[in-house]
Amino acid sequence: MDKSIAKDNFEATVKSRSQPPGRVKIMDAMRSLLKKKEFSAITWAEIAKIAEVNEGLIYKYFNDTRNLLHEVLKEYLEPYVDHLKFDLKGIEGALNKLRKVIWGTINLYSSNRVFTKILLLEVRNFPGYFQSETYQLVQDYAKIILGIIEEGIRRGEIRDDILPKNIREITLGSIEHLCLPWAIFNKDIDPDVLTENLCKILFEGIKKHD
Amino acid sequence: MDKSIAKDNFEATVKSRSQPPGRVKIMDAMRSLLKKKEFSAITWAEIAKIAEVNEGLIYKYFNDTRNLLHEVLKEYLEPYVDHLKFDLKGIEGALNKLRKVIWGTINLYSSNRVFTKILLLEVRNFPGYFQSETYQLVQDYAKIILGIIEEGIRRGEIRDDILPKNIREITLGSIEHLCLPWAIFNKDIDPDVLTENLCKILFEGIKKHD
Amino acid sequence: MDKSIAKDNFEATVKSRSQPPGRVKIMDAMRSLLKKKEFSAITWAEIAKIAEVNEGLIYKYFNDTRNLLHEVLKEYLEPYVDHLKFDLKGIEGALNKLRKVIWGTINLYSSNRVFTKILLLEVRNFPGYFQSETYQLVQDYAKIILGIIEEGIRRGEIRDDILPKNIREITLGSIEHLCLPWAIFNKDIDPDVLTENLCKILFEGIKKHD
Amino acid sequence: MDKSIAKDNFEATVKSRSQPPGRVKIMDAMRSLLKKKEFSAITWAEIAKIAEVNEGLIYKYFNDTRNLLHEVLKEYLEPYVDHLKFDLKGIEGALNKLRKVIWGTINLYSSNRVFTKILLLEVRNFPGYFQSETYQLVQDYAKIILGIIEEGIRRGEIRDDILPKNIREITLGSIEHLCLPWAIFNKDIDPDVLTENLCKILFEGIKKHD
DNA sequence: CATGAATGAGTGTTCATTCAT
DNA sequence: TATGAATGAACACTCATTCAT
Repeated sequence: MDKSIAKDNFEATVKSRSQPPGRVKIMDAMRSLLKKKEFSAITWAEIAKIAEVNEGLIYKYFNDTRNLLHEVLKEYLEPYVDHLKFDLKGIEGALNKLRKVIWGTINLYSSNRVFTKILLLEVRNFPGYFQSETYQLVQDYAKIILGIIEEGIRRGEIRDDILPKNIREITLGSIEHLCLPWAIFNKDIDPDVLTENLCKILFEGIKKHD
Repeated sequence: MDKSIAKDNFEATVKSRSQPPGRVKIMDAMRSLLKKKEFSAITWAEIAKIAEVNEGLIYKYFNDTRNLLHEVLKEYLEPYVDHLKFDLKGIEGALNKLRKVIWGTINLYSSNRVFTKILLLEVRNFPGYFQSETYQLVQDYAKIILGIIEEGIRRGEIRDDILPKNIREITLGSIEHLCLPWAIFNKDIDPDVLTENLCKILFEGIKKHD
Repeated sequence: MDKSIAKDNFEATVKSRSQPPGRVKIMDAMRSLLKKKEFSAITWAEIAKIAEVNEGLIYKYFNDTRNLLHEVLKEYLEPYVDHLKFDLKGIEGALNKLRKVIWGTINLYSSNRVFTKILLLEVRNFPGYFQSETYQLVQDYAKIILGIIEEGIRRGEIRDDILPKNIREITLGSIEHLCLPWAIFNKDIDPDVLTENLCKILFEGIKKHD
Repeated sequence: MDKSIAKDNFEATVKSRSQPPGRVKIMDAMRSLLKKKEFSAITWAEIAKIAEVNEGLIYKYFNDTRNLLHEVLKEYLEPYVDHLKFDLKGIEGALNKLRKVIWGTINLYSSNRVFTKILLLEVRNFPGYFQSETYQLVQDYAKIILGIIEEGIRRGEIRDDILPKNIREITLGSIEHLCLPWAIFNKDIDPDVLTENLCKILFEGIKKHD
C-alpha cells in the first residue's frame, strides 16, 4: 500500500511536469463529461468549453475524440493492470489466484460506474477499438487470466478436458453479467458476495475431480 | 413443423394486409443495410434510397431511426422467443431444459452475425433501449431461464445457496462471451461443442451435491 | 442559326422544367461567383447566400463544390462541342476544317474570359479532373481534331512523317498560348488575326510538300 | 564541366554560409514534399515536421507558403536560365539557336516531373505569381526566345509577316502541350524525337520562303 | 398514401498565425 | 536563433426534420 501511493504520486508529478497544461485540461474535461453523458454525445465544442481551451488544441493533441477517450481509458486502466501482476505474487495455487483476479475485477468495475459502462457497453462498438491501446491493455489482462488457468491445468488443479480459452470466456462473461445490473440499473453490488457466489459455481465446475 | 409453417403464413398474411407497402420496403432496406454497416452509421437518406421511398415517409412511419431498428429487432427475436416456450415442453428436468436453452441461444447467435453484433454490442447503448419492446422480449427470455433455475432448485437438482439471478447472469454472461469472438473476429464457432463445454462446467458448478 | 436558337430555347424550357429551382439558383450563383474570384476561393457559404438557398442543398444536388463546377463547365462546353460536328459538315478539305476548328476555338476562348481562365489554368489542377465529365468533353473535342488530321494525312493534304497526335498537341498548345495573354493580362485579342497567323505557320509546316 | 562544378561549389558555399540551417532544412522539406503531393495540399505543420523545425520558424523566414514555393522554384530555375545564355553562344543561325532552346526546354521539363507539373499546371493559378521572382525568370527566358526570333527575321531566316510574339507563343505552347501528357499521365517522352517533330513543322512554317 | 424540395443547426476538422520564453 | 503552446476563425459537410402538393 505504501508503495502504490508513492508510485501514484510519482506518476502524477511526472505527468503534470511532462504534459502541457492544455492537454491535461482536455483530458480532465473529457473525464468529467463522461460522467454526465455517453461518449458519442460529447462534442468538441463541449470539451473545449469545459477545458477552457481552443477546439483546435484537441485536434493537435488527440486528432480525434476517440483517441482522446482511449487516452483517458488507458490512463484509468494502466495502473490497474500493472498492479495485478504484482498483487498475484505470493499467492499459492491457480484457483486462489483466480479468486483474487475475480475479486479484483469486480472491485474495479464496482469502483467506477462511468468507466464500467464505457468498457462493458460503449467502447466495443467503436471502429478501431480492437486496434487501440485500450484493447491492448484488456488483452494483457486477459492473458494473465489465461496463464493462471493453464497453470492450474498443469498443476492438476483445473480439469483438462475443456479449452483454457473457453474457461476464460466463461469467467469473464460471468463477471461482466454479474456487474451489468449495477452498471446499468444502479442495482446494489457487493464484490465479496459476488466473488463468493461466482467462485462457488466456477471452481466446482472447473476443478479436477479424481 | 406444420404449426410453424402455418404460423409463418399467418404472419405473412397479416403483415401484407395490415402493413402498407412503403413500410415493408423501409424495414427491408433497414435489414439489408444492417448487414453492411453498423447501425449508428445508417442514415435516413440511405434507407430511403435503398427502399426506393421518400425520406419523409420513413419519418412518418417511425419518427426515429431507433424506432425502426427496434421494430426490425423485434421482428427478428419474436418468433424465436415464441418457439422457445414451445420447445421446452416435453423436456424432463431443469438441467436438461437449461441445456436446451443454452444450445438454442448459442445457435441463435451463431445463425446471424449481424443481429448478434447488434444485440451483444450495439443495442444496449441506445438511450431508451431498456424501455423498448426489444428489451421486453429479452426480458421475457431471461425470465424463462430464471424459471427453469428456480424449478431446478425446487426439485433439488440445483444448489440453493446461490441466488437464482446470479446463476442466470453467470449462464448468460458465459454464453455471450463464448460467442463474442465469433461475432467480432469471425472466429469459428460450433454450437454443439460450446454447449457441451459450458454445461460441463456450469452443471457441475450449480448442481446440488449431497 | 435558326436551329440553334430554337434548340437553345428548347433546352432552356426543358431544363427549367426538369430542374428544381434550387438547383438552378445554385448553378447561377456559382457562375456569377466565378466572375468575381477564382474557384478555390469560393465557399459553400457564399454560394448559398447568393443563391438564397440552404447550404445543405448544395450538398444534396452536387455533393461537392468541384462537382458543381464541373456541372457548370459542362453546361458551358456541351453546346459548343455539339455544334462543332455540325459546323464541320459541308467543309471540304482537312486543312479547311482545321482552320474552322482553330477559329472556333480561339473564338470560344475569347468569348468568355472567366471560363477560359478556368479551363486553361485552374481546372487541370483539380484532383479528379481527368476523370470528370468536363474532361470527357474536352477529350471528345480533341478527338475530332485528331480525326481531321488523320483525314488530311489520308488525303495527302498533311505530311505523314509526324505522329498525328503530335500535330494535334502543337495545334492545341499554340492556340492556348496565343490566348493566354488575353486571359491573364486582358491583352487585346482578334480571333481572325490570330487564326490567320497560326494557320500561316501551321499549315505551311504540316502540309505535304512534293 | 569544370565551370558548372565550380559554380555549384560556389553556390553551395555561399548558401551554407549565408543561410541559417533552419532555413535550409525548411526548403529541403518543401522540395521533398512537392514530390509527394501537390503544392496546395502542403501545410506548414507538415513542412515543420519533416524539416524537424518549429512551425513558427517557417513563418519567420517565409511569411507565406507561397513565398517558400517561389524560393524553391527560383532555386530550381535559376541555374537553367543562367546556362541557357551561355549555351547559345557559338551557335550560328537563329533557327539553330531556336532548336537548341526547344531541345533544352523539353529536356528540362522531362528531367523532373514534379517541377514540370508545378510550372505548367499549378503555379499560374497562384495569386501574385505574375509579380513573383519565379515569373520574372520565366519572362527572362521568354525574352531570350523572342530575341532569337527577331534576330532570325532580321537575318532573313524567319518570315516577317507574323508578329514575333505570336511565333514565340506558338513555340512555347507547342512545347508545353507536347510535354503535358508526360507530366500528367506519365506517358513516355523522348526529347530528341519531340524536338525533331516540332522543328520539322515549326521551321517549315516560320522560315522565309523566297 | 406518398413525394419532391428545402431547411436549420450543428459537427468535426483544418490551418495560418501569434507570443512568451 | 529557435521552440512549445495555444488560438481564432473559417470551412466543408451531415442529417433529421418539415411541409406543400
